[in-house]
Amino acid sequence: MKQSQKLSRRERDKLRQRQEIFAAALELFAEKGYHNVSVNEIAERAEFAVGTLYKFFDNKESLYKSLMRERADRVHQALSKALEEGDDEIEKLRNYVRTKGSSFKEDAPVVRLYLAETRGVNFNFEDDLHNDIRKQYEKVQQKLAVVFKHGIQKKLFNKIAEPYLLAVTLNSIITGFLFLWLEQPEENMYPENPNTILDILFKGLLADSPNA
Amino acid sequence: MKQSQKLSRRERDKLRQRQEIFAAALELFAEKGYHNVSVNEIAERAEFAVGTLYKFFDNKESLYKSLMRERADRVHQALSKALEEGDDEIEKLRNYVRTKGSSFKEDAPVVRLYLAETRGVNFNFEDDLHNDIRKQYEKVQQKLAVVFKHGIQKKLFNKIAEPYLLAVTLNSIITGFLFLWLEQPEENMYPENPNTILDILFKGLLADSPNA
DNA sequence: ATAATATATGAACCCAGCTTCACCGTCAAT
DNA sequence: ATTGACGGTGAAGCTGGGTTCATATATTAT
Repeated sequence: MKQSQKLSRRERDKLRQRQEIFAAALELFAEKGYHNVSVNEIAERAEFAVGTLYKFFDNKESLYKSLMRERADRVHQALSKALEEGDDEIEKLRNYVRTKGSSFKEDAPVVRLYLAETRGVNFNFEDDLHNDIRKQYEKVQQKLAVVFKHGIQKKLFNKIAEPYLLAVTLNSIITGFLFLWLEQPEENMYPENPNTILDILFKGLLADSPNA
Repeated sequence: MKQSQKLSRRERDKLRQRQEIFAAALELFAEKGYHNVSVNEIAERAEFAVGTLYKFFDNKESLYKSLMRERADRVHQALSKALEEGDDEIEKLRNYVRTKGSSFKEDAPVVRLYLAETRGVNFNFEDDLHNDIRKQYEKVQQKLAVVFKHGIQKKLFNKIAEPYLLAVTLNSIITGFLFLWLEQPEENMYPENPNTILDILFKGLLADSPNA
């Protein structure tokens, strides 16, 4: 084999083509969702004939799966690494937050797909429904933000972040816990006592002995 | 009209049937996702003929939309109300957390659909891909939990919750912020500085003057 | 140059599944 | 009993789109 150095010209070409197909498919999937993208569309965007795609993948589903697996690998790898670097735990957490942010921002299309899988996405219906629900949801979130705002004004709460961001935070935590419960209702129940969740917000994680 | 008291027998029947169709559809959608449920299936589950469904709804999409709108309304209404009740802000937040939990637990199928819309869903492919990704994700989350555990052991962190729950929390917050960014990259950027996010965990929200 | 082989093409095929509609069965009114 | 109206039925039609494969083109070997 002429693999002495690496790959034959043919093989490299094939690999590059594969990547091109992935890129095209990713754009489309991220934009419109798996079911709203046709194989013909992907082929067109990738500048191949449909038949060619089937030289690379058994079928649409397998194309999608390969794509997702490859990308998810990368992200998870980066996250694991981030947690291994840094001297103390605080530094590790900083790394993690930064990495998760940047590795996602780097290519937004993957974000959408990634979140679609781990936390979901709008499989869009030209979206009037979706927008309506979002709007309702947003209204509730605004009200929640007001509660935080008042709490801060009354000096009941410390202003550790903008009220709206606190609202986003609380909703995120609740959603996270609900997911836990959804996946394994027995093991992780959604806490009966709201304080279990609220304490995470209320109490500071950082031991203040070093600070105070 | 004999609406003197309410609805005619006919009308009540129709309404009940409509609800039955909704119930059947909801089960299936929640279980398998919109695209993997056929109208025939819904009809079968609801014990009607397909044709009958089309007496109630223009088409599949409209059935889905009506269903979603109705349910989402309920949830949002309940949440808004929760925020209005309670004397102080702490009480309001408790109400909110409790309501979001219980109104969702009440019927798990809606949860899945609701989260599908606000935060996404697994449109499942008999799920080997999904499971793999979840497993990877879970591994990272475990590593993150270890960081919290060590931090607590070193007394760097207060044990405000179990390490694993802290990991879930941090991931949830990050995801929440990423969503914000995804929706409107200009207005809400994902914080450059990881401390913006971490401070929410690190610093206590509750002003401790009243306690200490 | 020519043959042999590998690769790309896209029109045609085929089917899942949404939708329609001609036909029942039921019940109330006559 | 007969009629009419109305709700329910499900086989058949139709279509979007995933998949195939006979053909065309490019590449390599002789």
